[in-house]
Amino acid sequence: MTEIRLTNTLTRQVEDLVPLVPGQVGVYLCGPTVYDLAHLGNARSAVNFDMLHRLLRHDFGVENVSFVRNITDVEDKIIARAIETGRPIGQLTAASTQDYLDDLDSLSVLPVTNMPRATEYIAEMIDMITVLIDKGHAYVAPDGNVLFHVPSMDDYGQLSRRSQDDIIAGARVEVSSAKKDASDFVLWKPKKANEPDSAAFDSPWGLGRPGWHIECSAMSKSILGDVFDIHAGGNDLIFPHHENEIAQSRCANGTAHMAKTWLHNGMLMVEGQKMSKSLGNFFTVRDLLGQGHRGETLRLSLLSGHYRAPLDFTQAKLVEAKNRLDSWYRAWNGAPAAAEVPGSVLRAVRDDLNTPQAFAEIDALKGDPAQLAAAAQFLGLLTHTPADWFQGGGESDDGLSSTGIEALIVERADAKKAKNFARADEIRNQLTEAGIVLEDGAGGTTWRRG
RNA sequence: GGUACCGUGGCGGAGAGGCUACGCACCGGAUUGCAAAUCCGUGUACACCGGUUCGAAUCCGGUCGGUACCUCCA
Repeated sequence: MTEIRLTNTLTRQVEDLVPLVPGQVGVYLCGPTVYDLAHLGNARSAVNFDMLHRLLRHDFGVENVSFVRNITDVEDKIIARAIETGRPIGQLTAASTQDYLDDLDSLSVLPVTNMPRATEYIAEMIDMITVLIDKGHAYVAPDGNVLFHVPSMDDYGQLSRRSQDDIIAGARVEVSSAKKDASDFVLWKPKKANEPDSAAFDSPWGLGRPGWHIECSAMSKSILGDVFDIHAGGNDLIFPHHENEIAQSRCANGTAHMAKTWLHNGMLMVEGQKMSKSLGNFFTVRDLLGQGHRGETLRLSLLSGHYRAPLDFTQAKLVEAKNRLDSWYRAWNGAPAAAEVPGSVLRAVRDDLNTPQAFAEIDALKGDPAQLAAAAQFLGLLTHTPADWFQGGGESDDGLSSTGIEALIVERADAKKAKNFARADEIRNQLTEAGIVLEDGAGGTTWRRG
């Protein structure tokens, strides 16, 4: 019924999507750690995979898609931020989660079917760790950490294509004497004295909290099962996060796979460098919205390159995105959308989420407003009315209200009728300086905020 | 050092053995009191060097350059 092709990181091949259960599809997307506002790189991942979500809903039907995106609400940085600001952890994570959801909403990212929080799945994580210990894949180290023993798994490293020698040769790792092997990683870590009780949970190994990787293994198992269709995230998660998730899940569940297809988006760049928290060169979605950019403009910018390629984010890109949207809004002009998404656009998106190609197909539909609207709205664009798009938006710094602008337009029309072009031009110039563009059309004068 | 990815016209960006997208910008024309918008027209680009082929930007080999990952990161 549908031909969706996706690049699978596990095989490095473009493959047809064949769901494990015919007609149904399950997706797990790694969500944010909530302690601060989302930066544009977080937004990119959410927006890229929102396209996948929309496509799956279209092709399989809303009720046949489980799209899970977790919230990591227990983690070292959260604890650090809570201590630093004196805020209770629960309050910090709840507020950050809401900020994140608000940002995604402004980018027209659809709500997901499940949004599990790590703290709600502690029992499942403990169960999984217990199984791993029982099966000999994990051990309690002398310092109290519970560690996954990487050499206990024969084919560790398939996703990132690393041999264990490579990993050890990496040597950025500080080798703890408590580890049996340098590549072993934490499943459960004991609570430290200076850490608040609210960040600690009871377990067979004493008070503590889960390691980073185990939460995704436990939550995906609980919601989607031992093996599921698609696991997605940023390509900086391939190693170690996803590699370790695979190790935990496969060893605990005794399966050949965790997810069949692994999807990874490329990094967002700024000035040719990866935008990341560690480099401190990031800006948030809020920053850009605060500068007066519409969420829709950001969305189109984020989808203007292929999801797997790096995307260099620039002001010029935002201008291009805005101009392209302007031209679509003009061509559309509010006509009812066609019932079906145009095939050319569907084909592009089904072909490994080729959104740049989809945009080109939409450009070709500018002569057909109904098709244009159906296509663009499928991509989460053209979500405003044209009037709101051109005339709404923040009451800008031009100090002119809509009624004030319209009064000037009437005055200018009278001046034109009286052939007083000097006065007419004076009004046009005044409005131009205020950022208002007038367009004299067949049906009278319209205006928009430039 | 290891593991991947990538080099396309002024810029962005698809494509992927022959039919040379698309957008932005620029330039010319139509239209307009002036504009804006719109329409028409103008661009033979695929890092470099070899090879395979009737034919290569697309396949193969090498060179150069860039980026990411190698236990904080989407």
